[in-house]
Amino acid sequence: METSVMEENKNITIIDVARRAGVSKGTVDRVLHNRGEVSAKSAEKVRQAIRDLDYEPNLYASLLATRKNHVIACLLPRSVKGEYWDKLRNGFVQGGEAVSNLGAEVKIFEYDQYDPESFAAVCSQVLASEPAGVVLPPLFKNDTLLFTEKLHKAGVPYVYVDSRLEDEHYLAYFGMPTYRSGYLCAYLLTERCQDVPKVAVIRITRDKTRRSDPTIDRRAGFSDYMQEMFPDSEIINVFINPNEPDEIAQVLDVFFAEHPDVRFVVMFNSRIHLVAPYLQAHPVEGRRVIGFDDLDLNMEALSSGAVTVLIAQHTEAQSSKAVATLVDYVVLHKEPGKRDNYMHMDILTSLNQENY
Amino acid sequence: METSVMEENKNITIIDVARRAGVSKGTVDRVLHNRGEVSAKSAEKVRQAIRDLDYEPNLYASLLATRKNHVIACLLPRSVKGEYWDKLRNGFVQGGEAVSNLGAEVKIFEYDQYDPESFAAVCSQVLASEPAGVVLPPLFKNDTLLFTEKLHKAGVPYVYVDSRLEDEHYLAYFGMPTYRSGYLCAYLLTERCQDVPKVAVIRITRDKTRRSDPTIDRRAGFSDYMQEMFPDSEIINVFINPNEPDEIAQVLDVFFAEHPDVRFVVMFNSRIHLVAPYLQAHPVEGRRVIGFDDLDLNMEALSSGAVTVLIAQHTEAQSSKAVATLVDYVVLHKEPGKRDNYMHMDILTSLNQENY
DNA sequence: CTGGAAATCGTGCCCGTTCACGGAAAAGTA
DNA sequence: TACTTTTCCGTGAACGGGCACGATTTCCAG
Repeated sequence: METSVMEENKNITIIDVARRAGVSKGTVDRVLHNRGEVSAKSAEKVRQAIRDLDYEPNLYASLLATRKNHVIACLLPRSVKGEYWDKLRNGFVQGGEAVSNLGAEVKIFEYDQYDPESFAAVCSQVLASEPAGVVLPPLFKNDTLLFTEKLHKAGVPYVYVDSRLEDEHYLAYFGMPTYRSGYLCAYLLTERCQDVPKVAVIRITRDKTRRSDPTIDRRAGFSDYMQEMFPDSEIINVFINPNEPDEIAQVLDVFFAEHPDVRFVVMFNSRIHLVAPYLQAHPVEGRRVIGFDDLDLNMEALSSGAVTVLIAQHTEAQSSKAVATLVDYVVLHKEPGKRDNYMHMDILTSLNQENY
Repeated sequence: METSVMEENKNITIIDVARRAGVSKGTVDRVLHNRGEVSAKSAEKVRQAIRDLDYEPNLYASLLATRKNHVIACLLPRSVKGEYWDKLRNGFVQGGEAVSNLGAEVKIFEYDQYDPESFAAVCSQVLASEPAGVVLPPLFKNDTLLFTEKLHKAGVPYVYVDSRLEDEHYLAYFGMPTYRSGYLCAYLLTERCQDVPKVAVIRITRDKTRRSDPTIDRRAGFSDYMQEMFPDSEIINVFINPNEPDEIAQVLDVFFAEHPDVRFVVMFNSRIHLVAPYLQAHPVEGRRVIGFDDLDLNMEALSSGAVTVLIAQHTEAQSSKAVATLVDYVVLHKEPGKRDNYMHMDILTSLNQENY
């Protein structure tokens, strides 16, 4: 009828432990935070006493006594408001607020996503600031590995978001299963499609630097699904120069004039909103348009009907969880539940985009 | 390049305030918790000093000093493992764990969902236990109103989950927009449907007590959509006795024999898993089956292909957020951001059900 | 003006940890 | 043995706020 959640209040203090181990609380404290200056013998007695009494330190007392502020450094590319990285940034800030009463603080370090140098510069800044933990999306693979190696040596835990490298020491990862998101995209696009689908893949991208790029996996997932289900389907890439936004309408005009029967449109990055105005201005019965990520502009495109479906992952949740996990680890010494956390892929339509 | 999130560490203690107000910290403490025994004059001086210094009490110190445990009472119907109410219950427990280091504790009170008496009995238990806050789904309207009125008089804040009554004093509400979920369901069911859809609505329900029932709104949303989009559509109710589980197959056999052209199947409560085995055993090309809620059994039905889409709302998130909000309010004195929190409706398919 | 009740307020201990400081014991040196 | 250097460990003062207790002041009747 009535159940209690939470261990009964143990009144076991550090002094009880000390008494049982026949030492003073100072000594107990030293072994608790293994900062040496304790003989092996009494260290063992203390550990035994802790085990015997099932002692766990009082969080408040501890937090009160060490009024140290753990700072969590969050690195990410500078970005325009409303863009993907900006959402991620918001998540960092939110996460920071959520844990602010645990004596943790979030510091955000931004760099130029097209300039590895600026990333490296920021990295040394972060190292110099001696953070309690670091969160970052591994944009530049090599530079990131160099950086995280240093972090590891300095004993600073770090968490990947967005995508993930395969090094050994990261504490956790939060992100989307990119391959599967492409697969899902193809399914949603072609579900109940009667004939052989023709798909336009719109590609607006800067010339690639040597960055890790999640859209590659996504594209692969998409292709694989299409291969499996519609071997005869046609997938046509439409390239648009990002530096010439006016070009968009022209290119699409040309394309759809040539391919009037293309009913399926996708984009694998978060920029579907760039083509939304054109699509809305040129409506086609039965056309399906799918994009990624819950940017504000994308959400608008969704509610306006220009976009049919958005595959999203609660960008903010991703980064705020990363911060929370790190803080839990650093101040509460709580190991993360899972190391690799693949976020759920949300399917957004105009009818369920509210309250997202 | 570098931004700090969080106000700088204010070292202003209660003593600073006391000094500035020309009183002792005891007095400051009294006005802080307005527990009287302070003259109007010095109370005002203290308040002024607090404002001047922008003082806010140190959470840890406070928590350490009062090792009182705020208990949050969570009421809900007893239920089988894996059922809807059990998920809600899990959310309560999770929420309790999440805030356990804020000196809060969750106590769960269960009653018989078909017996208002048992609910009333539990209510008085809760009242007697003098909780710091209460979370409950308002199953029995009248009894709930009676109860919450008493809570309000006793100064105990309460939060609704699942559904909501229109009384004045609830602190917050967390739940699904039921009408819209029915609307969404109809959309997902009939999207890209070429001809006039015929829908089987399967209804397995106990004889109704005077409970508030979210499936009514859901049904309404569904009907409205169908009316709008397919005025000629046919919606056929299929009633099944919940007390005769073996009956399910028979009834469905009869039904589908009579209506071989029905391709659309929905259920508005969380029990779609009950018919999943039958549907899987009798596959039909192009059939679409939609159910509600992320019960484990429903998820299995989804991955097996018996169910096409599940409309869910992260049941656990709903209840754990309710707990978190209440605790924030009670121990941190933080007002809830929004009063009515409609949870996002998640669209689950076999391809995105993982990591949910 | 006085005694006593009531209103108001200050003091001091407590909560459980952290950590600097310095003392005692052990080990090393001459 | 005596003296120095390490190693180890105990002590006690914070940390900031809650609250019991009792002291002081105010108020009012007699």
